[in-house]
Order: sequence, then structure tokens, then C-alpha cells
Amino acid sequence: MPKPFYITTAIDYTNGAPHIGHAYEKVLADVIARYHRLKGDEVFFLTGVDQHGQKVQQSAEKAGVSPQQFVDEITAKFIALWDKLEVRYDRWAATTDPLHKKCVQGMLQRLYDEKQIYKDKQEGYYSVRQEQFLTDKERGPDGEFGPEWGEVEHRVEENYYFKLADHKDWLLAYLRAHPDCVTPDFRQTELINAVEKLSGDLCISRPKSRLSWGIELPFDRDYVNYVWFDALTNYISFIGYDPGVKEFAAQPADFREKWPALHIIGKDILIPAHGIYWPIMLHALGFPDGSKEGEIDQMPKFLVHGWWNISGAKMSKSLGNVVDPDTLADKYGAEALRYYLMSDIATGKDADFDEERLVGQFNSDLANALGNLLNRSLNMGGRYLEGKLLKIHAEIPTNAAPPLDTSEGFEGPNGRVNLGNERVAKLSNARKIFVGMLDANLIDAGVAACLEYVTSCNQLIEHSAPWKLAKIEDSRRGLQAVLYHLAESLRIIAGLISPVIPGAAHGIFDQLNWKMELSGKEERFSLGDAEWGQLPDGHAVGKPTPLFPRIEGTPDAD
RNA sequence: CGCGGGGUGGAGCAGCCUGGUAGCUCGUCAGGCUCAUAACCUGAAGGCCGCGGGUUCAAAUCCCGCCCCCGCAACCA
Repeated sequence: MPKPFYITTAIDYTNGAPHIGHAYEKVLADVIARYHRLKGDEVFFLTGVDQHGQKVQQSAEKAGVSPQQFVDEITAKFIALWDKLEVRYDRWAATTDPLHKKCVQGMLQRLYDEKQIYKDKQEGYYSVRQEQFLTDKERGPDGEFGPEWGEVEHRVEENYYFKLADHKDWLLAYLRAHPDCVTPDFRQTELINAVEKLSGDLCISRPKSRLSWGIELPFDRDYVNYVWFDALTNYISFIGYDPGVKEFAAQPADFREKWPALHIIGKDILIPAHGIYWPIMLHALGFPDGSKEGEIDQMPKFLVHGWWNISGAKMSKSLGNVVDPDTLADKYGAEALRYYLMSDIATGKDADFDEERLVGQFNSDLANALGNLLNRSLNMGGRYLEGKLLKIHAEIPTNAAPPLDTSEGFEGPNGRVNLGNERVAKLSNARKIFVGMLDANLIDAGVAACLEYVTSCNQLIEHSAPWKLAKIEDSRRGLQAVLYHLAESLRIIAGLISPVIPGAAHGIFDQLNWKMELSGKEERFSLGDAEWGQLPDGHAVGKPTPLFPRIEGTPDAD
């Protein structure tokens, strides 16, 4: 049985409402997951929320509620948004889940038993207000700590540390031997540079007096875990990792069949968390790296995406330029937002978020090009052929009655029209490019390939002029061939683009009357169906209804 | 200081790794069509691909130098 495709996103911190960056990452992962389902792969898509930590504890106190209640309210917003944006995941990872806590504690206990975790004393200047130790970086130009830190005192604190530095050489060697670990490649370069400079171990605890909203250390009840062993662990805890078992081969079958993952993360959390801490944690836990005879590499891969900037500036809460995806989805629809987020950014790079471009792209690509193609095609099918399509395509006999002259096309009123093998080749080429791009996670380029084919369909209509063919008795077969080609093209394009705009793809299928019995189900989409000639001879298409009504008015108008 | 990204017709971008007529979307101008969501199709204008050197028969693409912009504390994808 083939391995399922296991994909995860970063889990979002539940200290505030989701913004456009959160939405982008989840939609990106969802599109990749849907694409794999389209290919027929079994997919396991994990996403969720990071609920522990100091900020949550503070915010909850300020709001006068318990941390759990605070976190539950924010979590509900994330879940509701993913629901609205059609992000379809298989498992929800919330770090306050007892199953997760148990796994984290088990891991910590084992690493402690194996002397990978030790206790040490930290001594230095401590800001009471900010509740953190200060380093020389925090000193002002005058060498003093500024007033923003409030009262600063000298303090000695004991904490637990994970022996990160012990694994530095291993990680460096691993990354050098696996240049495809991180995509895009310049991120891998950046990571290797950072690993080379790595020094020191990782502090993994906070005394409960400072932070109580976390997972208690199993070997010292006066401490809770600090961040990474909690947050990163979600990628394995929620798919059944057994922390008590060191031997990877002895892990539960459920876990082994899914792992390793493709992690979709933002560029800010590659270094050091995902690129350094996480692989080292896994290595320390005994995950094979494929270097030993008979072992399979069990290290995860990373797809690192860029950021949506706002008018060239970084989006930040402090700048107050945060874009709310919930509002946008209500205003323009989830499909419009998904389409924009996937088509107007090159995977891995940054882009500028612009509401006017969202509207512009929706109107030109979806309303004018694709939506209108569907509308005019179905309208002509109904008007000229009473909705009944005849399967006439590349196998048109070369001796067909005029004006059909060869298998390569026929003479339309506006000149020669390519409508046989060439046209089918064009479509299969579009499909090929799409698959190639999506396999490389280049969603924008895949979408562009679909749109290019849509344009060629609109060209076909102009060149063959079905409204003229309809008036010529001898052109009956030409007319039927054109309309069948259009319906087939739309059916295939809908399937290809379904990972990006699943709702619209269903809409196209519905209007084409294609596979009505599976209406609304994702199983309706399959790359295998994206082959020429599956609409049966005599197929009756439905009535056209505008699928993407144009968005009128400027974004600022309301 | 260092690390990384970027500088391509009016706007936003792709191409650069694997040199070989400079491409896409939007916008502008002109024409065509009427099946269609005032949509569609055709054509045109508009670029010394940041600057200077080098390699090469050939450089947006490779090499060297320089200039400018962005990110690398926190919130945070």
C-alpha cells in the first residue's frame, strides 16, 4: 500500500485573531493537499493551534478569564475561518489536548533519562515587567537598559537545557547531503549558514512562578516546558507517535505509515525553530536519517513560503495594517480570496497584498475568462444543439463532409480552425504543465497554465464562430465538434483547478451535468478524469448560470 | 559588520540554477465580433532587463566591482 502524503502547517498562536498570513499558509497547504487527492494519493493534512505560553497567560489575565477559556475563544475563530475558506484538514492539533501533553511529557522524560536534558543555572539581568532575561543586545547606546524594561534586577534562575550543540555536526552534514530538504533552495542556504554559527544549548523550561500555562516537566513539577518541545511536537503527537519507544521501526504502524511530513511554514520560523531545533529533536529521539544500512531517511521536508506585505511594508500588529481574511471572505467570497492568494504570489517569495488586485484578478481571470467561457459555451449548446453534445473530436474522418476537410481541422467562416489532434494536444499540454508546476508546488504557474488554455478556448470560439456555423446546414458537424470541445475543455479545466477553487469547480461540473451523483464531494475530482473524450456521445449539458458574477465598484466604495 | 532577498516597458510580476529572437497579467490606443457575465478576439505603442567591467561567437541569464531598496528584537505566516 502506498504511503499517504502527510502535510502539516505551522500551528498558529492563539493570542489574537487570524490574519491574511495565517490564511495564506492554510490555503496553500490545503491546495497542495487537494492536488494530491486529485492525483489519487491518500492524504493526511494536519493543522491546528499553539495554545500555551506566556502571552496567552497574560492576555487571559488582562481579559479576566482563564487561559483555557481565552484560548478556546480564539481557537474557535481559527476553526470558523478555515471552515469558511474551505480548508479541509484531517486532524486538528490543539496543544492543550491531553493526548499531545502526554506525548510531550513522554519525550521529555525519555530525553532526560538519556541525559539529553540537564539542569543548569542562569544568571543575569532580568526585567520584571517583561518577565525575561536581558542580554547585551537589549542595552541602549549608553550601555544601560532602557525604561521600556521597567525594573531590572540581577537574578539567578535554574532551568533545564536540551543538548542542542551535541547534534550540530550531524545536522550540518545532513543538510549538506540533502539539498532538497528545504524549498526554495536559497532558504536551505540560509539555514546551513545559520547552523554553522550555532552555539550553545536550548533552554526548554520556565519555573512555574514565572509561567504556569504550559506543559509540566514530568521530572520536575516546579517547571513547565517552554515552547519548542510543546509546539513542534504536534507534528508527531497527533499522528500517534509513542515517545516511550526509541526504536523507530517499533513505533505504532499508524504513525509510521504517515511520517515523514512535508511542513508548510513561513520564512520567519525556519531559523532556528523548524530548521534547527526540530530536526535535532527528532535525531535525538532516534529518528533515522537514512545514513545507516537498511534505514530509510525519516527527516521531514520544508516548504517555506514568503509573506504578504502591505504596500511594501511588513504587516504587523504594531503598525496596525493587519488584513483580516474573515472580512475579505465575507466581502468577496472564499473562492475569490483563495484564487487571489494562490495566483498573485510566487510560492516562496513575498508579494504585496492589494485588495484592488484581488478584485481585478477575479474579474479578469474568473469572471471574464473562465466564467464567461462557461456561460457562452453552454448557452450556445442549448441554443444551437438543444443541449445535446455529440462526441466529435480528433477522430473525425478525413473524408467528412465539407466544411470538415481533415482530421486537423475544418474551414470555419473565419478561416481554417484547428480542432482535431492539435487541439487535444494543446489541452493535454496544458494539463502537463499544470501537473509539473503543482508537483513543484508552484501554484501560481499551474493556475496560469489553466488560464492560458481558457484563453485558447475563447480564441477557438472567435475563429470558428459557432453562431455562423449554426446558420449553415453543411457546418452541422463543425458546430457539434466545437461545442463538444468546449464542454470537454471546461470539464478538464474545472478538474485541474479544483484544488484552488473547489466550489467553482463543482459549479462547472454541475452546469455541465457531469457526474451529478457525486455532487459536492471531493471524490468528484480526479486527475484520471482529466483526459479527453469522457463526456459521452449525446451528453446533455445544463443551463448556464453566471458562476463568477463580476465584482463591481472599487474596494473603497463600501 | 555579517547572512539572505530584490532592482525587468505606466503598475504588479515571471524568466536567471541548465547563456541563444525579452514574456505574463493589468492599464493605454486602434480595429473586429455579437454566442456570452458591457464579457470575447486581433493588432499597436511602450524596455540600453539598477550601474560599470569581464568571460563567450552570443549575457536579463555566468564571473568581479559598485549603487539603491527590503528582511534578520518583539507581535508575527
